[in-house]
Parts: sequence; structure tokens; C-alpha cells
Amino acid sequence: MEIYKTDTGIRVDGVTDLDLAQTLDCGQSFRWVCGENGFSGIAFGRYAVMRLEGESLYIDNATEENFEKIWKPYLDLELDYGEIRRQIATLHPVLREASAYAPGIRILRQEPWEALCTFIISQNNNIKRIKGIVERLCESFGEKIDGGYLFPSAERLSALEPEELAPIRAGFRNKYIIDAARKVASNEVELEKCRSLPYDEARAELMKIKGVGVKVADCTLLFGLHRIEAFPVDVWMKRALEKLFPDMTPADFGEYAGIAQQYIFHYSRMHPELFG
DNA sequence: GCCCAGGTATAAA
DNA sequence: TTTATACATGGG
Repeated sequence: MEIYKTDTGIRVDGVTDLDLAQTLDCGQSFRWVCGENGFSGIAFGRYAVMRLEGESLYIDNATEENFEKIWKPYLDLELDYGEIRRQIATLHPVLREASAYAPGIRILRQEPWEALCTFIISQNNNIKRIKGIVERLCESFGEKIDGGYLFPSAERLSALEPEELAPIRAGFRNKYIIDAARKVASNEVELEKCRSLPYDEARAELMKIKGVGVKVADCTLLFGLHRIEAFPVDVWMKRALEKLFPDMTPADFGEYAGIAQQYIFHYSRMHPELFG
């Protein structure tokens, strides 16, 4: 990868196995907006606008320094997804097809608290509405910066009562968000510890929070703590597994199960007819 | 109006 | 241990 300065930010050449829509607008993160100049959003305290032309990634409002510190890890550009995709393709004939269908998916390395909080909001909800709730949460309680608002910290939200979240219109999830904020802010739940804990223990740690079950825990581990062996199973994925992989369990998908899960999810969404 | 959205807590079988 | 229902809200 070669990095160059531009008038508005940087250009990174030699970026492969990345599709911004497949990665930023596939239900892992709820804060990126597709506009005229690309996808704009905020992560790790920085606003940026990204677009991809061939193997050139343009990031407006970024520097070489914060590309190395923030955007390169955020987009998981250190991992060789081409090689991982080849490995996943050998696991099962359907995975060979599915992985070829959305080869530009990458697993974002999001901030753990943001991932936890947004996936609590995602339960029994749809993506359009999730994005609206997250936006109102940031505007109401997050710090203002150029380009938008930061995701509010657990500390900030821990001082609120559930009723005070009424303006974000998250319904019954308000009390779950506050419970999560309090347990994270007080270190009763240690998010960082979940990076290294045995998988079942990491899950159990997160499930100490009201409103966090296996699905929210798995999504937090996958998208917020980069446990790429995590394989979140929801209603849709359960059906996909039954129809397409009757002979496999989530554990059979190996150390890159989370990436395989994303390929399967995208593929099954593109081919709903496979489920009758 | 009615259905449902990348679930979970709670009560009951 | 498995199965049913409520939950807040808003788009299709």
C-alpha cells in the first residue's frame, strides 16, 4: 500500500479485496452515509469521507498519520482477505459460491462500546430505523465535532435515566442501553478483557448486561472486538444454515467463521429464492 | 389497519 | 430444556 497526500486528504493505492458498500453498509456499522463524494462517517473521534476508484482508496479529511493509526486498522486492511477468502472457499461448495459473491466485505474494527450499544439497539429492529436511533443518540448526547457528533461514551450515558433517552425513540431498548452504559462505565463488564477471554467466557461477560443475549454478544465480539471466529446466528442465518449447510454447525466454519458468516449473510440476502 | 424488523426477558408447559 | 408472548416504534 502506498499513501499520497491530496488536496482534501489522502489517496491509498494498492487496496484490494475491499468494497465500501459491502463493508460500510451491510449491517455491521450504522453510522456511514453514502453521498456524492463517497461514504462519510465518524469513528475513533475522526470524521472522514471515503471513496474507492479501482484499487485507490481516497479518504478526505485524513492524514498519513491517522490513516496508519485509525483507518487502516478500522477497515482491517492489514488482514489478507484474498487469502482468507480462498481458505473459506475450500470449506464447502456453497461457501465457494457465496464468497465470490461479495468479495469486498471486510470485518470492521469498530469501537467496542459503540458496537455493543448499536447492536443492543438493533434487536427486533430494522436497519433504517436503527440508523435513525443511533443518529439521534449521537446528536443528543455525543460531543460535536466538525462533520457530526461522536458516539456518546458509556460514562456520559451511565449518568442518565432510561426515561431521558425518550428523544431517541428506541422504545423498550432504552433501559438496556442504560444498563449497558452503567456496567461498562463501572467496569462491572470489561469490554477489553473480552478480546482475550475464551469465547464462551467473553460471551458470558457481555451477557451480564440486560438486553444482551447470544446474538448481540456475538455481534459485539465480531464487529467491536474483532473476534473473527464469532458466528452470529439470527433468525435469517438459522434458516440459511438449515437450507444451505445442513451438515455444518457454526463451529465448523473455523477461525475465520465471522468472515464466512458475512459472505453467507450477503449471499442468502441476494438469493432469497433459495429458501422457498 | 396489519405485519414485521440481523432479539431478549419472562412466564409457562 | 423447550416454547409462547410482550415489548416500542415506524416503514412498507
